Amino acid sequence: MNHEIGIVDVAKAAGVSIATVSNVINGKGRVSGETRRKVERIIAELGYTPNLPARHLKTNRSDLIGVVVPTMQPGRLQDNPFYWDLLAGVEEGARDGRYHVILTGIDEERETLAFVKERRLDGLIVVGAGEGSPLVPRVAALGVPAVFIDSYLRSPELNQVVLDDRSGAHAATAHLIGLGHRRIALLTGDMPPEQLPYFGVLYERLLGYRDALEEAGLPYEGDLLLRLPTSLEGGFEAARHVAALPDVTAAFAFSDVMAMGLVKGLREQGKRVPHDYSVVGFDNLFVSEYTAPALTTVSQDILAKGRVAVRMLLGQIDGVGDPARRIVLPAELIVRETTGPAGAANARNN
Amino acid sequence: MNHEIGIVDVAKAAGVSIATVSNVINGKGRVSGETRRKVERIIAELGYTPNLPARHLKTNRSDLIGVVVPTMQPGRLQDNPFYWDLLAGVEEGARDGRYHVILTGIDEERETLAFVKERRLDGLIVVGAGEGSPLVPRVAALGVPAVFIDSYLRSPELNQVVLDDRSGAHAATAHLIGLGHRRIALLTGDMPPEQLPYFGVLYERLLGYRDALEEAGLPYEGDLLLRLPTSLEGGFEAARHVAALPDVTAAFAFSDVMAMGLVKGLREQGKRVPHDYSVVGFDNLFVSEYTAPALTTVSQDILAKGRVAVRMLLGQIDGVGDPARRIVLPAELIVRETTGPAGAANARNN
DNA sequence: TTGAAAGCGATACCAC
DNA sequence: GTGGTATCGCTTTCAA
Repeated sequence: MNHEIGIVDVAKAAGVSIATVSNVINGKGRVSGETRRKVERIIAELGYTPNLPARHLKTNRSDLIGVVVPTMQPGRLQDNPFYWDLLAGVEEGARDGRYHVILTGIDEERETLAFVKERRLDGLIVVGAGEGSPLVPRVAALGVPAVFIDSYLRSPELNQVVLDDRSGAHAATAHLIGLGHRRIALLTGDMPPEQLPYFGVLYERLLGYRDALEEAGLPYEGDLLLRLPTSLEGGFEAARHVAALPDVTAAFAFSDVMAMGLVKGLREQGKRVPHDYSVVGFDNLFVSEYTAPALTTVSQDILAKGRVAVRMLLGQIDGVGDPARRIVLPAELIVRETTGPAGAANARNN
Repeated sequence: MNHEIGIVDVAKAAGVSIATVSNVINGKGRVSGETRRKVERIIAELGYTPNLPARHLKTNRSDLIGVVVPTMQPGRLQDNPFYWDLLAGVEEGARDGRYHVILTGIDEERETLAFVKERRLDGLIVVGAGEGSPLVPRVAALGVPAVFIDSYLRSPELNQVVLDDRSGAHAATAHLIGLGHRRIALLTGDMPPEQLPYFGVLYERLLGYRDALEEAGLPYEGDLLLRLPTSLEGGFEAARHVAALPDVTAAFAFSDVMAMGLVKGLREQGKRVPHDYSVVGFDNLFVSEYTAPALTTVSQDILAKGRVAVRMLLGQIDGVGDPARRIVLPAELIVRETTGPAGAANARNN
């Protein structure tokens, strides 16, 4: 029956009151150097570790931040290799701030987020909830510090971390145009086009694409938008459609997984990349450099996204009112091997 | 100053004692159906949510399970796309059991795991700590339910979930031998060979490789082991060495990332896959099917690994003493396009 | 600079 | 079946 040693045991052993021990632990109040040292020694000797639930009951905090990722099939965390890096960035930053990270996949529609209040979470990082998501008002209603990643929410009150998707897409498109491509298919994912505005990330990329077209005096043609799932399979499937589109010599996919599927699909159709078709992706997944041919893509530093988001969140928790409510991270075009001049292929495709 | 509504408020509103409310909430004690309904109604009306830290203080639990992933550089979660699926499986299972998942990257050497006691974690899932890891005794010393994933620890006391690595490697090697390959290079990662036994996963795979060799009456040659980092770059780098090894016509990499790097490196050397060299990977990453050529590899269901691990852990937490201390998941060889007959190339390589 | 004591919001024992 | 109350381990006034 050797009970866990608590603050009282430390106090007893040190011959001081528990209040003093508490002060030492928290570095608060006035404690003489001598008392402090003695208490610290006893703590080390006894191997005392604080009981956090008790502390949290008293302080009404939890030293916990939640990372919320919407699930696809109810119950299944979204299937995106991308998120691991994000999480790694968050976790790293949280740990530096003596916080821990709690990960939850939630059903965007149904979830009430009750656990946030129940567990007294100190803050929330919400990944990929668009403007239309019911999650957004619910999170706001909680009154808990929160940061949204990749959300493009209109409310200026909300803290957000996003990528400069528009510039990234612009660069990608301009690159293709510069190579002589005139009709560029777009793989946006399987969002209905009219809902695109609610998924800011995709919409911004669409805008970037249009920007570049416009700059070059090229028309924006709605029928170049291919609506297929954001997955390897979706991209693969898209190849058929791309090949059927007259005069199209290039495609821009809003994710690397789609781009990779597309390249594979195109090859399966007897088309060569980049000879017959140029392909650009988005994300710069760790594998994108190692596909054959290596994928030209728009790079984003996902780890940094996670780091920035926690930093922002912790700032808000500690009441350091950060005026910058929305942080935009840079996107960079990385030209590799899936893009080339439109020349040769053009002649044949026409 | 509208304070959070607590159990007392519910009790007051329902005209019962807090003890009764507590009983209703926890489904314990004897409560009449009528009282129960009334209390439940009041709870719903008031929107009462329990204060978990308080409950946890009292119960000395936390409804939290920790997932521990050793980091490479101290502070950085290991860089493996693989882990997201694992985590997704764990999270899903935990949620079903009303638990939450807390994720921590730790420095294997230094970390004391103090947070486990401090937060009163109910259980721990430790990923990839080998037999030699200081983590293992530390976790055992905590006296907290724990499950080790991919660890191959000798102690029969410890709960483990592993893949049938040996069979998987055997199948891969036998496949190559069946195709006529006689000298098969091995990309094990950058572990010193003498330490391999301490990293069970790799060691088991090595054993599987030897099994297959032996069955075929082929010699095991130590100089076919290439020691390079488990990464795309490592695999790429390995290509030079593989190409320099006389009579080698195939390589087996202990991870898909290495295999992918290797294929790329080989091609860069002017070698064709599978014409000049056959390559087999391990893991069946989601991209492996979409590389060109598609990677022949040993497949494991990582999501299932996570699911199985939590199930095992929760069983242990709830005291349902599961007799199976070690669960072995099946591995399956998936033959795709990076492997082919040794014939033609053999002639030239000699 | 230190200590006594009042909670924080639950759970659970024991009496009724 | 129901209710009073001690208790969990800590933080935090307020006095000394």
